Amino acid sequence: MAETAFMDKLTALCKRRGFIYQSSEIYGGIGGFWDYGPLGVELKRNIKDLWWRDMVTNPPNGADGHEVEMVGVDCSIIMNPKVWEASGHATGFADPMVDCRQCKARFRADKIWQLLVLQEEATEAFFKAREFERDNPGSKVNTEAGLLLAVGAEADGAAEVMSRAQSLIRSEAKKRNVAPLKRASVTDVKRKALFAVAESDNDESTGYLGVLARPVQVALEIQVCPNCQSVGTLTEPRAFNLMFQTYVGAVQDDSAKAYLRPETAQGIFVNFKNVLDTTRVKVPFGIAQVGKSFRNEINPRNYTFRSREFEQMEIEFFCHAADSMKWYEFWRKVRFDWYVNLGLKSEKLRLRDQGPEELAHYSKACADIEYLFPFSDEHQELEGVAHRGNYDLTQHAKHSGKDLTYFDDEAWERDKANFGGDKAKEKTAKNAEPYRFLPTVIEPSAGADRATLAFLCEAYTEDQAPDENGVMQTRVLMKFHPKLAPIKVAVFPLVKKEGMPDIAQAIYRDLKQHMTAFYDDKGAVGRRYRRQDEVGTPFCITVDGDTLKDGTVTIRDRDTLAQVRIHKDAVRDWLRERLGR
RNA sequence: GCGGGUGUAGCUCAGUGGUAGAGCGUCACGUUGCCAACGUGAAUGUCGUGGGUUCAAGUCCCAUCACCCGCUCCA
Repeated sequence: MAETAFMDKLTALCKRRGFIYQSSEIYGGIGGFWDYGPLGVELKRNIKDLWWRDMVTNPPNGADGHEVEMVGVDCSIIMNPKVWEASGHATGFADPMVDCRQCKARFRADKIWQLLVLQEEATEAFFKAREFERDNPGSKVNTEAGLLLAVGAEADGAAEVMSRAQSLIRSEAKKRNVAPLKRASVTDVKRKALFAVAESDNDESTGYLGVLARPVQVALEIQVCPNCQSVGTLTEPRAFNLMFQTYVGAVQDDSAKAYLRPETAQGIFVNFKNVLDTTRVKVPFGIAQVGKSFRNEINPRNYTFRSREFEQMEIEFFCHAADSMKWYEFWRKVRFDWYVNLGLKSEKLRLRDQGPEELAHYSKACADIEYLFPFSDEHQELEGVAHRGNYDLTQHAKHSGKDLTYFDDEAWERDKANFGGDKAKEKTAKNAEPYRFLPTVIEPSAGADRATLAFLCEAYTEDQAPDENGVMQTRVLMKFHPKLAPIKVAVFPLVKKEGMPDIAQAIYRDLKQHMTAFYDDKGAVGRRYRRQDEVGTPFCITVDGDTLKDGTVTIRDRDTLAQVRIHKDAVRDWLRERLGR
């Protein structure tokens, strides 16, 4: 793919200029973890800071035309493990899962075995094997011979099931135009399957995963979806939890097990009541959080795009169900525009509404903000804006036993006269909609590292610029939006004499109090410009002979190479105007 | 997770079983008069890691780790 060369050049630049390093590099690295270098940390922090400023400190006016009320939290990464039971992360994905590509059904891999066409027979054989063990004390049915012996008695019934499975597989394979199964006969498969079941039951040394792995493997070899009966459409099982496990306290037993959070959102939900009780916010309002999350990705890849440790920028926006679609539309647009305004070109950036089949059962709508990265032919998710209903608060209310409902004082004060002073009626009405309710949540959840990578990809540019002889040369530059640029301004003396360095340094010392600034007096000025181009510094200020006479300096634009000349005392305001601060 | 590929200086890469290399970059000094390739000089490597074969391994073999590509996957 031609774009591989692009990523190679970008990753080389990121390393060379200190944007991104591989984690633990001198020890050979570690898969799925990355470090930000001196320039990378500035870039990423600019992204996070701007997000916070634009979404929390000073968000745009809301769907109702009023100012949007936003507050922040910063929650611990390790939480009570019950949080993950409530959220579904611990239970839903602790088991190996298998998906059908055809009908999108998902099965627990250990259950799929029971659902398959050979179900009855296998179960039967399994119990036969158990009986055999019981009737023959001291023996273990953990050999193929022993199992076949156990199955032997049921040979007649087995033949029927087998031929049914065989013909089903053949016809499905033909219908879907997929390659027929490679094995000689289903008998073989069946034998292996039965063996695997017995073995997994007897062998505890392989543990939970080992026990499941074999029957699952066999089930996959048979390749019939229990739901839609398609052949060859099942994925391999994802046979482990994506949660990072750890232990709290020095004793590492099961009671001390805990997890590094796989998302920052749950910290917000868990603190929903705290924020309500302590900050005078009123629905609708949002809680924001920026922080690290951890997922044991099966296959981290594509540079920093899918890392095992990553940073999220999440908002949970709480509103009344009746207004929720308005707010959903609001955030969907606000978040998309945010990327555009910071320089992601709209032809590579896409706002994609998820189809009904993609939505979680509790979700009314979800839109992904996706970017066409150079390493992929398809758009990849930067951020998801999800309408989550009141699922999360419901779950936490249920699991914690705490009341997480919201009471709308204003609406009640407005309406309570309608109940004519009937205390019983009032009491009933107060504790129901629309006065007391579990807020609906709109969740814009962005990946800080993914955004950083997208801005890096977008910024990388090669163009032609003249050298000192007027010959065009390839120039590499990072066209960061000035607000994102790691270094805002570089200050140079044109040459290192006649007092130019002193003036330049004075300018530099003034500027660095207000923005990231860089001073350089080494080598030809053209070379210094190019060095700044490569790290995306939008403006370079040069002190020259005229400065000595009239106090003016040149400001050179990274993208156009154009220069303007202004008085050195006006430089700071000139820059701040263009940096939006 | 499977298959294929790569791993040598900060970056890009040469390197036939026999002394560790180039270009760019970096640093120092000189030069400098607005867009990288002027001069002189300098630093830089357990050749990804660990074993093995060999008199001798960057080179051959095995294992392992990381990255890239394809499939797979991505709440």
